[in-house]
Amino acid sequence: MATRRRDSPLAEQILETLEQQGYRSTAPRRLVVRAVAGQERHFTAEGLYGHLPGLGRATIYRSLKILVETGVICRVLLEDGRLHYQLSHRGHHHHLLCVECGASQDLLGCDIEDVLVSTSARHGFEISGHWLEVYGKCQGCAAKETVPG
Amino acid sequence: MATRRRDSPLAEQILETLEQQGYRSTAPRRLVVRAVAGQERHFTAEGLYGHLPGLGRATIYRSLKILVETGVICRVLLEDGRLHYQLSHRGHHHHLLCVECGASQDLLGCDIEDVLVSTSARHGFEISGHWLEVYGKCQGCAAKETVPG
DNA sequence: CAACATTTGATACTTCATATCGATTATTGA
DNA sequence: TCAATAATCGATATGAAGTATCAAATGTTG
Repeated sequence: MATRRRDSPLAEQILETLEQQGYRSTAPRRLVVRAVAGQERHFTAEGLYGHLPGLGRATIYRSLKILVETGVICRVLLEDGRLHYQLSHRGHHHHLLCVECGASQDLLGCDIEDVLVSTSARHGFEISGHWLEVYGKCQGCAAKETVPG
Repeated sequence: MATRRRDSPLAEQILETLEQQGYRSTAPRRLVVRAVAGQERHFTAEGLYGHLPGLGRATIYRSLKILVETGVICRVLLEDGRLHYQLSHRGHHHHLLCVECGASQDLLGCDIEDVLVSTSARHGFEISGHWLEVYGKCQGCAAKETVPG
């Protein structure tokens, strides 16, 4: 079979990661990975389920759980409290979520951690983790609002 | 009925707030408010439901929704993704959540907002809101870990 | 106290997610 | 190549969390 070229480089890379972690490369799993690798914004398990007929609901959820554990995707909290998923890029980072189009960027060059650690220390608090989501409008959507019609 | 003194000062204050907002003071609502006012840490709707026999599930959820809308309580995101409620203190603030005992403090003297706004502006992003939770150990629990037995 | 709008709660339903378990599939070694 | 075996799948049942419905009960007002 040599180097199969049906998957995107990203999908290939994810599948390799899974195999390295001891997960078998099964047909359903490849379908999920392919679908996930093609997601440009955040998505839901149910959404994937709807777009992958033939796959069982449990399989979708199990695959997503594996992908979260291996760090391939991460959960994002929407402003209304719902949890979605999205591809994760770097290790620990935060998201700028556009409430208009659902696009998300990583928040870079942000030394939140330092601020948190020092401030919390003053409260006698020993930080082990944190969760930060930022909501607003991306450049494109903000422009659309300013120049309507 | 003059000044009834069965409720805690906090409960009284919350009930007044609700009345000012045009909500009727009903027996079920008073029960919920009393229970909420007595919560020292974060809690769930289902938990309240279990502790308030005689009240319908819908009533609990409706009351909590009202309390969130009026700013009496706020939602907190736990590390595992579950949403709980807790009494809110100041206006907008963030929580230091102890993962051991569930206690929470407000994160004060923290100028996260400024950092976020300026960093996001560099991404061409227009912030409208954010959500930050910080997890770790409070002073008490950290001490217990250090000096076991 | 009568009229009326709000509120309640039993119930059904929705959504999201997990548990069960026999059938299927990938992998391994002979 | 093929059987053994362990992982995985998926139909289904179940569970958790929250909402919708609507007749009955309750509070408020004049």
